[in-house]
Amino acid sequence: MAKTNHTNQQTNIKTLSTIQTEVESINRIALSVDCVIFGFDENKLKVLLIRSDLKKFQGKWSLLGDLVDPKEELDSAANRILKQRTGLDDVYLEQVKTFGCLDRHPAGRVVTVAYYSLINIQHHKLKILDNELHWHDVNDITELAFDHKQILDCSFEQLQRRVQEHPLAFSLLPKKFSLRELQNVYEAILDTKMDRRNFRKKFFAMDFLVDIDQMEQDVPHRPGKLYNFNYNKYEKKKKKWVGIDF
Amino acid sequence: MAKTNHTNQQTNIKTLSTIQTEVESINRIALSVDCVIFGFDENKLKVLLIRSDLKKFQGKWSLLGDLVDPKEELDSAANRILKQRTGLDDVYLEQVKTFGCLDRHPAGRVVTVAYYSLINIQHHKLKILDNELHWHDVNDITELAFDHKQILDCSFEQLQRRVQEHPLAFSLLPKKFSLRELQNVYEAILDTKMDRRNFRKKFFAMDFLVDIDQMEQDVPHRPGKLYNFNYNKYEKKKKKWVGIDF
DNA sequence: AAATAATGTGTTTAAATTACACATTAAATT
DNA sequence: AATTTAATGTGTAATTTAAACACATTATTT
Repeated sequence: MAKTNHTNQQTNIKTLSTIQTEVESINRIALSVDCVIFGFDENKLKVLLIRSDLKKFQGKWSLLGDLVDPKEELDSAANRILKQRTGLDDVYLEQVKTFGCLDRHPAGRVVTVAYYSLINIQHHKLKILDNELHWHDVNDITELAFDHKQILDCSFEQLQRRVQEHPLAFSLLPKKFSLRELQNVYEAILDTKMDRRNFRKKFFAMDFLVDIDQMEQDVPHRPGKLYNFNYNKYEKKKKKWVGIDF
Repeated sequence: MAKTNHTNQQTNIKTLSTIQTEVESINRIALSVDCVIFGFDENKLKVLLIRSDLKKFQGKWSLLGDLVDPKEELDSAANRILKQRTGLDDVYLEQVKTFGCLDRHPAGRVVTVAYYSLINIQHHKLKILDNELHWHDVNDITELAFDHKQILDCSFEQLQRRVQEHPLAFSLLPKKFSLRELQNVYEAILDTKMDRRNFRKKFFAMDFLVDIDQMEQDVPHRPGKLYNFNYNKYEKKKKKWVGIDF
């Protein structure tokens, strides 16, 4: 049974049969966690999906999830899933909502707590552990297994709201990024075009980007300056912006 | 065991011993729902609490909650609790977050889905079913049983965010209300003072308040006009305001 | 009849957001 | 090496939105 053991990446991934054992034909509720793992690549917002192992949903894609162990915190379960599937620790994670429809899982009553997470695909690229995993354009997804389309929609909407009030975009980018890349993240998430001058003005005014005195490499045009996000500077200043910008 | 039977208001309220039966000494997770029931009275935001029946929390107040039946939807469980405790149907309800700390319940692993609801205390006043229930000023609460203070804080913060983007305030008021009462609701929830002229200008511009051509009664001063909230007018116009006002 | 305590109403000022154009740079092409 | 290309980098004016502000009116109370 899965504990909060994050050291072994491939063990402890539950299968359908495990779930059926936990909930089969009984007056009981099983609890799971599902992770909506967002990434950013090719100027598109992506989500990491796996092929469903249920015959009912054969060929369909689904979110990454697992049952919660009775001795495991909810956040720990979400972190465990991320570690198992992407190899990444210290990922931005946020609980979205709990989904509990009676018929949402064919194996019985499984209530699931949805999380979304933001990861840097470049950082993750070399660590794909499972070739049934693939990144999909969020906007291209029309159908998923279980109620996972509903969970994805809800998570995406929450991301769209939150990204306008919290510095989440940086979690989708490498540590060093150009202002153009940053703007691309916002444009992809919010599905808008922004004015470059106003965008730069706004972020420089917030004063938590630090110019690291390096330029982009290997771009087929004039390279832009690279910046870091300074979380400490953000923390010190954010009170002023509550309800305003960030 | 409690079903989604809303007809009998006083039956089916689970006790600690029931909870212990469901989770005792076993490798299992129990699921509950806790309701943060907000009301508005004497120009203060209130929350409905009950005295805890656990000796560990003797004398402490707690939220209204119950275990979720395996055949019951989460929303239905929340509605059932509201019906049982207040006699009210058709109450504004919103899921807040799920709390699952390992040690949050002395009887074992109980994961709880928190909801908040908004009710009109005047409408509810004559229906108090349980004299262990009391309305408390939200701002006066320092400690609650279990992790209920944390749940209350989280729900209150969500209410503060949501009330600025959705027409929730009306759920706390009678069907007929004056603009002063409406402003008082916003001032209580957001803990601010607002300019009366700007407030009125804003709401009239949104054009979903209907003047019902009646005046306040029994007020010790010049009576104000009474209005209804027209949800249909709101629905038709809200697209324009997404990200602006409501 | 006078005093009280609230309602009801527009305009002016400040702040925030939006719109907008051209010189510069490095890479790619000829 | 010179030219073309495709992006970066920068400031100001116009518009929109939010904030500040005062006095006449009405019903109740004294």
